[in-house]
Amino acid sequence: MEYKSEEEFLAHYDKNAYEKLSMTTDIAIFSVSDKKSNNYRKLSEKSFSVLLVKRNTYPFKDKWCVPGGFLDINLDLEENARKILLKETNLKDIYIEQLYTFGAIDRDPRMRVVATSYLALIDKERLNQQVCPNADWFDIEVIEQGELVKVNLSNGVDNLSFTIKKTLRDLTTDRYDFKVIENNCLAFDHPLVILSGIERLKNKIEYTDIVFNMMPPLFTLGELKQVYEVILNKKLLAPAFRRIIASKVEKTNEMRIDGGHRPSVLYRYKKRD
Amino acid sequence: MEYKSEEEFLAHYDKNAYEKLSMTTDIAIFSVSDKKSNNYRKLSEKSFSVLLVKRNTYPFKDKWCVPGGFLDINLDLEENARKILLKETNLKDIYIEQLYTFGAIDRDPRMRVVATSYLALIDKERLNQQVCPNADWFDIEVIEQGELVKVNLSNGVDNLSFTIKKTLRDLTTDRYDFKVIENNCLAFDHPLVILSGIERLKNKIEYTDIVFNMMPPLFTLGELKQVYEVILNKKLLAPAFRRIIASKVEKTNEMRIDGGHRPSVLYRYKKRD
DNA sequence: CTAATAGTGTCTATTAGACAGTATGTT
DNA sequence: AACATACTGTCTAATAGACACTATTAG
Repeated sequence: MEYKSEEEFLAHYDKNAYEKLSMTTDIAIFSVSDKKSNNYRKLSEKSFSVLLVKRNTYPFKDKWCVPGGFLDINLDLEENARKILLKETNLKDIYIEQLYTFGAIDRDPRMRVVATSYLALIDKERLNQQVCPNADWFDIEVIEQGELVKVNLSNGVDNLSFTIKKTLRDLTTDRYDFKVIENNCLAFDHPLVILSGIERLKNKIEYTDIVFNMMPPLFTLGELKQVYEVILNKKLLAPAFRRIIASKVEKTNEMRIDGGHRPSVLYRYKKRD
Repeated sequence: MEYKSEEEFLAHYDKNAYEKLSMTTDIAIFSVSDKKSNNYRKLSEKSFSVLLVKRNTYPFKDKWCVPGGFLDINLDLEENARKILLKETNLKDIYIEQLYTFGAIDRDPRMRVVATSYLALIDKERLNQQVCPNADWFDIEVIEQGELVKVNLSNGVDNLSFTIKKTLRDLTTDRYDFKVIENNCLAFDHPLVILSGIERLKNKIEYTDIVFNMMPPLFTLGELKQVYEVILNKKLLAPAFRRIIASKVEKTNEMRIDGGHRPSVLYRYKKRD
């Protein structure tokens, strides 16, 4: 059939010419927490955590997953992700960026579902309300052994863990294929979403100011260094760290006194020019 | 209704509980071309080009677009992109990476369509067959004027151009919102796909070996420098360039003699250890 | 010889890593 | 005093930018 105009074509278009599918938006939300110290001199250690929700319906009933939900056909992808975030965390206006779209044909046992995942960051201290009752923060521990990456997640009660095999996709770039080798307790392909988020954050912390989305308004350079260390999963040297970070922060007049040692100056994020 | 098991739940699941939608995979394929020189001494200049297809059906009949097509519900996203690429370029086993998923609600006039875009790179000289008759390579010229980016595309006959306004999304990272200000001749939101591809390539050329996916097996350092210059859209200093590239390439015994000047050594890509 | 590109050497300024050393609080 | 963290200074090695200089070819 020949159409004379775009309008005529659209009026006759068969919207079911191709088989349709469902989409979801899933959000890996990260934050940092304090592990209380028992030594009055020692600083509380930082840990890096992800928000998980316990599923109370099939499929994957009683497993944990990152917050997510089906795409409302009248919402933009990111709007949909923000709506879900608001529902799960009572928080809006937080940092969010698109991470990756997962489209393996069997990633959902119900039917074909493509998931666009997002990375979100918050400063947990700014959370005025508690997260939903079926949601909880899990501390993250990443252990790399050659090609295998083991991730342990703990909220103090449940201990989840998964292992992913990373194989180099091509020799010209830094891309990897992820394959879930072992996974207890996490629904869908969410180990992939979480690890992708961790790696994105690890990369971006080196060349952007993304870390300040997880920091409270005032912080010490020691705290900031701890956050870098826990995300990069390695120790940094203090003088080098202070040099590198110097252009991104500015001193305030306030100090933090927190134990048997010299007080530290509180800094705030200095936006770039 | 309460289910006793995952199997029972799945057997009763209503696959149309949420309104479904269509997806496409769209591919921005880049390569480099030679612009023939008329001076026997001068080297041929390189240009950076993108493969476009002229649409012969509604919607956007007679407009150009990047190769793309609806997602086959039985194919993985990337497999679908590769299938389309094979159809449009007769080429397989080329470099491809996921770029971004565009999900604005009105991006397709027919209905709600979410598009996952891919970046692909080829060495045009290795193209054994011609691309499809309704496809053609367009040289890219990018002009940045403050917040505005103007892109001119030319295949020697058609001159397409679009302008995009880039506004910083947040102060902590390097992310921008893209808004199409002016667009003649390009279908859908493909100006966004093309500019996203250009920017991804521009970033990755600096810290990966991605450029070698566009190079022939043997090349001179002058040619390689030209490719960097045309993608980064700025001139580089030869000694610094040679120093930086030295670890990525290795000399061969062959030389290129191409005009009234000293012959140059041919190099090949040296894979990283 | 000339024009054009290929390729090397070197000076300088900046930056990253390592680590020594000083400062200041609580118990 | 002892300890823990805050903060500064400095040496060195590696790197990036700028540019002068030499090499080699066709016409």
